Amino acid sequence: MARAAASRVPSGAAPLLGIGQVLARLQPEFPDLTPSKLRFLEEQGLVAPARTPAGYRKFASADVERIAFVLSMQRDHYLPLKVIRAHLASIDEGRTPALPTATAAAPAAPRRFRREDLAREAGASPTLVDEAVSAGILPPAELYGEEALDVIEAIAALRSVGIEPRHLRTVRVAAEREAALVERAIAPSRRGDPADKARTVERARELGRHLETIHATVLRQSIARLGR
Amino acid sequence: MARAAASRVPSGAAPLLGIGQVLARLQPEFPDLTPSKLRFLEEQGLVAPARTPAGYRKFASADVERIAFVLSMQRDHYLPLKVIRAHLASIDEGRTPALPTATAAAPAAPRRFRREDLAREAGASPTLVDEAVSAGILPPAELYGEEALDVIEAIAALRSVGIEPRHLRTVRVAAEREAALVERAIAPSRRGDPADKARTVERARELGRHLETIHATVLRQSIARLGR
DNA sequence: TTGCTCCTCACGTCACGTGAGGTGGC
DNA sequence: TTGCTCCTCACGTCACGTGAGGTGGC
Repeated sequence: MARAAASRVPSGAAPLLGIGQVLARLQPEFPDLTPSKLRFLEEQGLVAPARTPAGYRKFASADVERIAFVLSMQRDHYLPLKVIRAHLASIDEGRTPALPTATAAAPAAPRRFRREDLAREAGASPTLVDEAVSAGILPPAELYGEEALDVIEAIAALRSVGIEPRHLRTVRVAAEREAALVERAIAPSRRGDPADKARTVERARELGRHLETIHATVLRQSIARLGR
Repeated sequence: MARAAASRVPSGAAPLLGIGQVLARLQPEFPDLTPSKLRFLEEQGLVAPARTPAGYRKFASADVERIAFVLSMQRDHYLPLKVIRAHLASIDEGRTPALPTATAAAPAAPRRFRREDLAREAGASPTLVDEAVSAGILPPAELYGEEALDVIEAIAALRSVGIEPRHLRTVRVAAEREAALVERAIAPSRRGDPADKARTVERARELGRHLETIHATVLRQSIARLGR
């Protein structure tokens, strides 16, 4: 079967699309796609549409999917075309190139903060960190990461309008309840070898992101209603 | 008083920074800042640092803030330098140029979805939309926006692992409780003219974002603990 | 005097956009 | 025959990066 489909004339007469039709299909998801960009992607070897005898580009649906893949790699992972091309090439050769290692391009050593650093960077007092810890929003720790800095900045901003750390216990409880939902969902697949486990952890994170989406949307809707 | 500080020698001997020191200060927040980029920003008229007699650039803290502003406009709003420069120029002239109209550069007509479109785009059945509505996660409506699509996709993914829409009531309740916190915080400033009101709405959104930050961080921490 | 920081200037690059001048398909 | 779609090719642009060759400050 290998390389059997060398001549790309689909038996079922799948519709080959002109450049304008490809544009129409992809622009809902990628609004700033242009004909210029499509030609550029071909020139750079990222797609190879068929041509009519007169030279008109004809895109098969596999080409369109390939383009969509390239565009989402650019949009979601900021990968340069060179990297995307290499990735596609190794897929074409039948390999499965692990992850395109999202963001792995720029490692950018993570910063670590002690309690006092955290407070200083956030322009807050160290006791605010303590309050965050006793409200269960931050874990007690020697060193914190960047997320903790975001959290302390957020807490400081909220306090300045009268929302105290202790009022935020409810936020913590809600988030932990959501984590419990995730826990129950992944429970059946928790035994198994390390590779299974890694996959389970990744799945748990993904479920968490979905819950964040829902939570954030409801919150925004509720807040929008306040304005009326 | 106008234009009184023409010669920029600060009385308190504020520290003027060399280009390398500016880099060191800003790189934690903007890791891909380079000397090349700082020179470029000057060349384009976005900052105008002082110079030593020998030509070394000397940045005052106001310059550093200005640079940070430019960089965050690029990062957070994808504004081209031309627009940022115009914005800064009008600030310099004493005007307050409304919003820098985040994202206003690319209007990208928002998509609208009916119940069926929403379901189809998310690869789900229309009854899932109904369930989301009766769980209070989406409001009943004729037309939904992109956020609703994200929500339906999230709900569909969660269902596939056994988390049903009705389990998500708790998410909704939590988000509404957070909205109530915001409501109380902004209550004192809710009377007043339309301009006041617009500012209050913007403040409410900002408080909402802080709560989202805290919620999301706690959730991620809790989920990370599941892996151990 | 030795490093190290900083300088300018010319040129390169990445990801396209623009426009001229022309041809193909129903 | 008339539009409309599509083509190539040359050049422009935006936001920088690179490197050569040189000077300043402790």
